[in-house]
Amino acid sequence: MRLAELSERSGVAIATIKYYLREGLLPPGRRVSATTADYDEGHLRRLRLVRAMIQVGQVPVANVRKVLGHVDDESLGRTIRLGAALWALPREPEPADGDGDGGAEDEAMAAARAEVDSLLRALGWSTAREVGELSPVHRSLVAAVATLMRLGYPWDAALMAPYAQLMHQVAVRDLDFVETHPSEAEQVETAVAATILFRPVLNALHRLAQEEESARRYGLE
Amino acid sequence: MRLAELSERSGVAIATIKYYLREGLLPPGRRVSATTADYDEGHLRRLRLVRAMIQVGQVPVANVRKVLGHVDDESLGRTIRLGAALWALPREPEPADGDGDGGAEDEAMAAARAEVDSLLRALGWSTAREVGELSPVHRSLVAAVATLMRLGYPWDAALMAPYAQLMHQVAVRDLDFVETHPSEAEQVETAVAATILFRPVLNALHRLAQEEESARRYGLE
DNA sequence: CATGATTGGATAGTGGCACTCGCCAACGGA
DNA sequence: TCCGTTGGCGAGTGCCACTATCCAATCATG
Repeated sequence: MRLAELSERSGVAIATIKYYLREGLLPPGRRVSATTADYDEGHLRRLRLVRAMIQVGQVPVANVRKVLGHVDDESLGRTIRLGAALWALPREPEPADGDGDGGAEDEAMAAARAEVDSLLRALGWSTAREVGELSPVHRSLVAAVATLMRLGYPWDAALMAPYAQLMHQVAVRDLDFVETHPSEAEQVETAVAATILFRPVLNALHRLAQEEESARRYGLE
Repeated sequence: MRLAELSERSGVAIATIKYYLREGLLPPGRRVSATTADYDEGHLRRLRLVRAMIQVGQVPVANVRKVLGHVDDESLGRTIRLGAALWALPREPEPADGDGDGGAEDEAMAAARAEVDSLLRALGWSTAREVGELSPVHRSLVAAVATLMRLGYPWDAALMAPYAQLMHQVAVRDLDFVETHPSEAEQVETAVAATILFRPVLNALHRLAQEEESARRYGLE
């Protein structure tokens, strides 16, 4: 398959594919001659994954490169490899607020950290801490809770726990789905794709459920 | 409170506040003189809401303006007002893919629409259809499912239903939380803030739960 | 063999958008 | 009185995914 066909079948413009090749998001094709390279189904799959991350997941190009690096690293165990790949996903917005409340920043962060720790302890979840407590997911959770607190919403471990348990049920289903794929490489790729692609579905379902429940409670007054 | 103080207490740069005033995201202060205006706690709350939408929710400025228009529209019933506000939130990425698969685009969309309809019927949810089937949430759900299908993931109503039910449980808790606020205006504002701000928390909990479950199943091999 | 189209590669430019800078005339407190 | 500050406004900045253009080498065809 040549570049033009890859572009057609993926629906991605040639110039964009060239850009991805340059940025290392797509491995170069097998060189047939000085001016021709050959691409296969693997390239197509990879290209779709990249598009999913960038378009749907809004993952910055630099992070996509990191994620793919982990996906392709066969020297790692499944959990680690999967964790490493997802590790690199977040497009963290920005930690510091600058000239704002000054010390209040650290205050909210500290309180949030305490609540999150308390939550994890209550649930018996260990992951984040054992891996070094610096998991991006863990940190983004703390940051999100801190934001809530700064805006004056009381959001403690007791309130979070039921949400966490519900999300755990969701996670169980996620992994069940991933396990339907045979090879480990495919599982890792599926996990990344699913993490990216399920989120809009979940979010939409969430909002739809809110609308439904709101209509149930208040009608359409 | 003058501009400088509003800036200090909110942590938002003066130039940015001026920008929000210009864009109509923040109502003008009470004019004290030709060169001085007075801002109150309401401005501070509104400013925080705007920041939450833009920074955390990544809602484009134009949509923020629309949302606030609905939040401030006291002529609407609660459900409608809330729905209208949330209605304007999404930062829809882009519907069409352009030169891609051509007709396959509509094919995936049609299949996705069918699955979503089937799901809603199975659950007995009515909201989206009664309001006119054009709810942005409904459409974004269809779009998200279509994307999954295009990438080759089998994602039908049967698979979605349990997720939807879990998200409904989440929604019940959300509304319980919103109801702890007394006034309707505050409820609407809280609902918007919650919709924006809870998402990162939920997402982080989801990912954390995935890590936890993954570690439980596969250890740290 | 001639010749026009296509390829991979490289460089510079585009567009959108949330800000941010700099300037202005009009205050307002010491 | 007078200098620092205010609100307002137009133009500029930075970021970043993408795209337009050009180029020489090569392939496909008559």
